[in-house]
Amino acid sequence: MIMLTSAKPRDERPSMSQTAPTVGSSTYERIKHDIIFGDLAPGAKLKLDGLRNRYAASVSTLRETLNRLASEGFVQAAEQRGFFVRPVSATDLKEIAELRILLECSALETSIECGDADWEGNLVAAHHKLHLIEQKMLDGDTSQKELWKRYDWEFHQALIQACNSDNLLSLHGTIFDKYLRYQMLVLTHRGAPAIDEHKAMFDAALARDIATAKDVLKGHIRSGLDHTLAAMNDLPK
Amino acid sequence: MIMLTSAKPRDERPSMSQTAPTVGSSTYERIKHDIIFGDLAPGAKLKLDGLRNRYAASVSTLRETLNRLASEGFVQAAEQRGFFVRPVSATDLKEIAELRILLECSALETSIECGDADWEGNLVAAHHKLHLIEQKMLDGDTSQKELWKRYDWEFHQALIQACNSDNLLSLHGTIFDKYLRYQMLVLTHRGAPAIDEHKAMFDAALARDIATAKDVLKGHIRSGLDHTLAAMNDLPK
DNA sequence: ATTCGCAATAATATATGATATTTTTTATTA
DNA sequence: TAATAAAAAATATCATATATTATTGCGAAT
Repeated sequence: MIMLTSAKPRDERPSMSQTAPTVGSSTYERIKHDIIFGDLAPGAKLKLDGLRNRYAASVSTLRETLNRLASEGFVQAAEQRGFFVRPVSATDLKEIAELRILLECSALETSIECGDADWEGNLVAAHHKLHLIEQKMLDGDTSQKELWKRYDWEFHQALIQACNSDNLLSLHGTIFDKYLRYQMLVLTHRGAPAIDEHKAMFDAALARDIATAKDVLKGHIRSGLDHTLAAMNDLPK
Repeated sequence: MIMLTSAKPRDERPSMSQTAPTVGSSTYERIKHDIIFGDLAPGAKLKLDGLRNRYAASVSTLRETLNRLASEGFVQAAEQRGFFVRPVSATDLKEIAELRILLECSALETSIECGDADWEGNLVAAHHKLHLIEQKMLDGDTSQKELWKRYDWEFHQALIQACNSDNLLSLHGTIFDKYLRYQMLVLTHRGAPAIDEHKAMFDAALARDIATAKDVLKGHIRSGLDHTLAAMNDLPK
């Protein structure tokens, strides 16, 4: 499984091992992934017994996981009535998009102000990888949607990495994942315009042009929002 | 126990009954309260067995609670090594304060734009109650710190209530609670200036003067931050 | 002597299956 | 059809078993 948003390790020490050490953290990653990528449909009832089979974990362990996801807002918990995948709605998507603008623009500003050589290096690398895969998508190779979205995430992450606020980065990560779920729901690529916007943001950031970078980012998210909203209307059901 | 920040019910239906129905939600409220009000010291190890006695709940239930609180950032979870009360630091406080400014100012703007008669009514009531208790505090009656902070919360909450974004309100609620923990840690009242700022915000909001309201709010939080930072330096340890 | 490494042991966290409550569904009756 | 009662399903909680981490004590090497 390719987990998209680099799962922030629960403790500080960055483990070398790839495998999730505990059943709990493993099921957490898997369920979160399945919600974001639509394998668990919005609004679906999350019956503990069903999950027990699907994820091979005990009820208690699953409840820990679902409580975590409920706190983050990927799951809806109803006292005495169980857990549900967080439903989707146009209103919710709009709120998420506006929040992403608020958080990401703020982080971008500080990050451009404070970014050092390391930051620039990471940014160059991230944009390069994103650009490569975006070209493939343009050519019609749609086989690697998850990898594409991973590079998209890594690029936006690289932009704001130097913002000097772990609290802000953490909040932004969660919001980004929620926004991502909507994008995965409609499964369409915006194509050339989005590519150009990424390039424009990249250039503005390296040129330390905060105003331009923020403007482009804002437009980038708003256009993505409109695109996703339109696609949502065409959705089955 | 007076729980400060009106605990958002896990499901939609607003229950009439005051008592928390499940062991889980009750321990959640209690542990969160104890962290915010410093009864559980920053950095303290949260041993499952110890908590079992203190809160009269089973290990599984406690782990659910701690996982929730870890997601919200009040508890630090270290894989295979247990749970700790989230430590405090000047850096963290500064980040929290800046985030509160970002979120609350944004919500305030929309709220002032969209607020209707209901919103005004709630606001007037909230400010009145806050003002009453602030006067008592000025006179030296320091016996009702929790109630004071509750009214402070309710006032700020009333200001942004009409922002039309549940996602934003939810994020703000968590950040506010984190900010509150630092205030409770130093346990000092800023006095007259804070009272005046509350009044100024109140007036600006009713006059629909967005720019002024945001400016005052920003200053209000920044002054509170400085005040708390200064007091933190004088802390024992 | 002191430090270092390495067992053995104790303490703690993780995970599970079993039980008690509550909600939902089905069946029955007015 | 509506209301109610019994049965089934699902959740919430617990006590216990397993796995991991932390501690202690001992002996060898510096």
